[in-house]
Amino acid sequence: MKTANIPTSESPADNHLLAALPPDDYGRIKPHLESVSLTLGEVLYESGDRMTHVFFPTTAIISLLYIMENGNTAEIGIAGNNGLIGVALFMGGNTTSNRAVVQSAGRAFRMKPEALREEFKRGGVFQDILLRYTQSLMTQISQTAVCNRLHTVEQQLCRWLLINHDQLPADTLVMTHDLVANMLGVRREGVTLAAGHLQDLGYIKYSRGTVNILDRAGLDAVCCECYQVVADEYDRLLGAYIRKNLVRKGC
Amino acid sequence: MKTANIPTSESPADNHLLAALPPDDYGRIKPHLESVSLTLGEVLYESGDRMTHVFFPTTAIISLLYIMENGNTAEIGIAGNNGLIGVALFMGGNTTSNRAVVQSAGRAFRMKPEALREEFKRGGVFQDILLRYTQSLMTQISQTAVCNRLHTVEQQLCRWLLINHDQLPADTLVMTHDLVANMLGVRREGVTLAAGHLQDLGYIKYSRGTVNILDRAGLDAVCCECYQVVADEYDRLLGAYIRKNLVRKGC
DNA sequence: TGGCGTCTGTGCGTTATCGCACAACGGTAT
DNA sequence: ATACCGTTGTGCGATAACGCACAGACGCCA
Repeated sequence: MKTANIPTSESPADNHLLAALPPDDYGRIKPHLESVSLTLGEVLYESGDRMTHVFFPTTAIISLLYIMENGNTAEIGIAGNNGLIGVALFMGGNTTSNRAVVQSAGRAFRMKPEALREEFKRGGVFQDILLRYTQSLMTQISQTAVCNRLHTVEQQLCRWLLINHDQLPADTLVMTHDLVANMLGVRREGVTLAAGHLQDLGYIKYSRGTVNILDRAGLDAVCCECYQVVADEYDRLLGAYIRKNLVRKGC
Repeated sequence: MKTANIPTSESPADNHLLAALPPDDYGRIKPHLESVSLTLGEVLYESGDRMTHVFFPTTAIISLLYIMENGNTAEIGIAGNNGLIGVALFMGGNTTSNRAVVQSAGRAFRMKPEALREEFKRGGVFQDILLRYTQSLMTQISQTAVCNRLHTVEQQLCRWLLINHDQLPADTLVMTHDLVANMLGVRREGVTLAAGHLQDLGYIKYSRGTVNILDRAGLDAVCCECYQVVADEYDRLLGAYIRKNLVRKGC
């Protein structure tokens, strides 16, 4: 079980993508990074907005939400310390059709579009990492599509819990059933039912807006394959970069 | 209503992305393009395969399918003459977790990965177009996720028909209910029911593996917003390129 | 300590889709 | 002409999720 381990000071290297950069690239990029604090529910950008920054989360978790015309919402992707928010800034669109909302409060580093694009155009490791991350995000979105079509609410809840747990230092998630329902695009009651079942099984324990993960293996067993597929693809695309760097730093 | 207008000879410019290239880029790329014929059901690459080419369809339509462990399938994206197949080749992964299967027989131009990457690295218009297309593909996949979650089989069928109709020269689609069911990730009977209803409404007419689109406006009315969102986003990202070029060519 | 607002539990009828089974139809081939 | 096979139509019961309504439980604040 993980234990809370909030660092007193924050480094860009707490974000896995930044940590994977070679010293040269890292040194060039670091001056352009600005540390910011993100609060629960904060909207980083709205559907159609011109983005002002790209964000590299360190302790925060950001959800990409799609909002239907009738107000219904569904999460299509998520990024924590293993990713970034704002791919449209280097992909060319400058805006996306999603809302990016802070799903777990914490910190992130942000970078201006001009600096990002300038570095992207160099065509080196930074570009490669950004593009590979984008591809892994596509896998995540694809898997969300498949999961929505073919799996039960309970399985999807497991997947959601596992993904979030991966990016948090401790075993406690701050979330109400209502919030999760909006993420998964299902009814609040459906989440209550599924969460109640997982609690009966002893895998989680929750109360009024906080959830404790008690048994990850249990959640894994209930969960559909979708969680692992996305995790594996991320590792395939970016694992080499990230591991090489950990070795270099002696971890 | 469209009428069949099969060209006797085929040009790379029949693919909108290639047509959008400036003369210089087009001239450099053209020698690397090889015209190929694709038959219904042909698999361009399998999940996990190392891709051998990128494909720019002209008259063919290609589906990106996800195959579950239990054999269930669901379409997560589609590309015809307005797109390409094989984004992983320039995004960095070289493989994807999808199967690409020919969904409507026709022709395409293919290009070897080395030539593609070399041109991509130049960082000019070609790169920009490929990245913008990739972003529009992400929108398409996102919308599939949302649509799977929130809309009825009938609405999704409409969306599927409209998307395919867009990329065909005539009003006739070759497809059985069973095939569509596999694409949408639903039961064959569900498709029969939905298609029967659309036929009762006079919007389509079908029989034993072919569907005629009789009333596009009708389909549009039944369809969810998802179709238009994706179309608009494609236009926003790539419309300027494509229109500028049409003007230049005097269309 | 009491009150209030938020979060969670639960019940009930409705709807969409599923899984299965089988009948009917229509080309194509022999 | 007939047999066959792929395609489509239809009818079940089962299940998952929906929409709504309201009760209970907890935590915070006055």
